[in-house]
Amino acid sequence: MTATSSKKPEPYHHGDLKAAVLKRSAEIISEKGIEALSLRAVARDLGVSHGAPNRHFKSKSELLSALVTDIWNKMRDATLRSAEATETENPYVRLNALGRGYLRWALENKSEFQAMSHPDLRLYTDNSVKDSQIAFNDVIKSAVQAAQAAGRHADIDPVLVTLYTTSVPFGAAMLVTNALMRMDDQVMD
Amino acid sequence: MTATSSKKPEPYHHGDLKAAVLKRSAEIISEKGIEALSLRAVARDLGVSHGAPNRHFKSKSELLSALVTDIWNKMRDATLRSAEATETENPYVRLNALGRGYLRWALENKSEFQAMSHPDLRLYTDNSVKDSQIAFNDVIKSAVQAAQAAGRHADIDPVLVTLYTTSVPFGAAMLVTNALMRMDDQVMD
DNA sequence: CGCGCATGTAGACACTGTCAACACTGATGC
DNA sequence: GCATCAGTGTTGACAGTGTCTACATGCGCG
Repeated sequence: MTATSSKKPEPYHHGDLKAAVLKRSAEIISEKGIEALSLRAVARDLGVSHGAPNRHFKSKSELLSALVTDIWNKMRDATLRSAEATETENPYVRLNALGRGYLRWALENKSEFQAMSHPDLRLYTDNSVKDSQIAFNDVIKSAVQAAQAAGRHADIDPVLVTLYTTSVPFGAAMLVTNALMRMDDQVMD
Repeated sequence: MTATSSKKPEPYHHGDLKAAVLKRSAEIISEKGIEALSLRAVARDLGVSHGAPNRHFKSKSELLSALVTDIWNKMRDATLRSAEATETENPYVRLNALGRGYLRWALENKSEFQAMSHPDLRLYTDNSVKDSQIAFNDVIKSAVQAAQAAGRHADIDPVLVTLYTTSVPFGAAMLVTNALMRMDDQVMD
């Protein structure tokens, strides 16, 4: 494992640096928060030169984009799973489970959840983040429409109902993770 | 006004640099977003040396803190004003107006709204941000409690109802400003 | 086998936040 | 009136960052 091993003379090519960068970056976000992520630090951690990650990510924003896309997808999966776990077709129950699953995931992955709204994401215009966001939204939307078909707010624009429905757990998650992370910081003092 | 004027030989002391830094920073956030804010750029804009702002703000996070505190206060004022504008004591109407005022302010001040959740805020632990956040929350809470006294969700924990009530406009504002700012970026291309 | 291209390295650049040493200024106390 | 001194602004330095370019390496395809 160590760099001093004679059997492993630190091969010139890493093998799968792109995946390694993504993995280490995700760890850093999870452990120290998005504000502690730096390309050079990741390179150091991986025992690779500071320029190496640039071969795989043209800019830091592109790396951020990839990470956040992945986070959206994970969140979608977790949310969907909690709907499946109800083992019912009842749209009200499923919709409720979606919201609870969403909120639970956010609370269990505070740093990742906060990373999703990092300002630097606006510096890199790529559709991957938007697409994963849309894919997530589609999950909510179809659950909302199922509930509408069963009579809930049946006469209101589905887009509006979806926005409203998403806002509740999203806003709650934002407010609560913010408060919790501030508390954690104070405990550190 | 210009530096070449013979009457104003660029006085050594600025006069009220602290206020000027806050003002210019707020402008930058509003115009280019929080991600474009840098201490040195602000100093340049004000025609002052790069170290000068440090006399008034020990760190960038402290400046950020001051700015965000101000934003929370402005948002509280705007929210309160829209409740007053209803000119009624009906708690339901007032609560509804609060939510609408909140959302409207966020949509009219997208950059400021987004700045409130900047990750670097966690690097500087000061109570000013938290206090202004609590002051804001108190406005919502008292409106919620008035509505509870009138019968709405009377039997539920006020803290929970307040959280839920705040989450709706907050989440909607987050989701919508995010989407709108992404669209704006694309228009720029 | 040899070549080309993807990948990694090394150095440079401009920029950032932060700090310490110095300069200027206005107010205070004598 | 004058020295002092704290407050404010300047200058230069430092470490750290993202990004670019020129160069090194080695894998895979012809």
